Amino acid sequence: MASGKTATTVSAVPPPHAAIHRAVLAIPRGCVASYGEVAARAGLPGRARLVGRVLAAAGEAARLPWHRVLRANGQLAFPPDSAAFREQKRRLAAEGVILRGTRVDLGRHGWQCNLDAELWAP
DNA sequence: ACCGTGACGGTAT
DNA sequence: TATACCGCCACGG
Repeated sequence: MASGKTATTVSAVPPPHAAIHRAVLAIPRGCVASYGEVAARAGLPGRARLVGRVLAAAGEAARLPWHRVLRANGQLAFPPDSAAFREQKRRLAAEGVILRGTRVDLGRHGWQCNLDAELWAP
């Protein structure tokens, strides 16, 4: 580092948001994943909150399947009376993911649910 | 620089 | 199953 710039160690870690985008894109259609799962899969264990921030910052223009990301307990992360909540619920329903009460059945729609469906299918 | 907030999560009660 | 607590950390005031 010739110039007196802040060294920052040459190898710098890959931008967190990039890995997160990749992890979200990897969630199969009709399936869901928790913020924590996405974080872990992005190589950022324990950074669930960051996933939320990144998704919010990404916005619609990013074309990410953000609706497939929910809380670890199966609930949507938005207030039930918010527009965002309704939109997410609508998008999930369009993929066959329905809310059982206030939450999604993770056992049925969890990560890689398509594989499970294949095992159970006739 | 301190502090509250939040698209969260794991554990204990 | 539901609450309570605490850890986490980027941001904004």
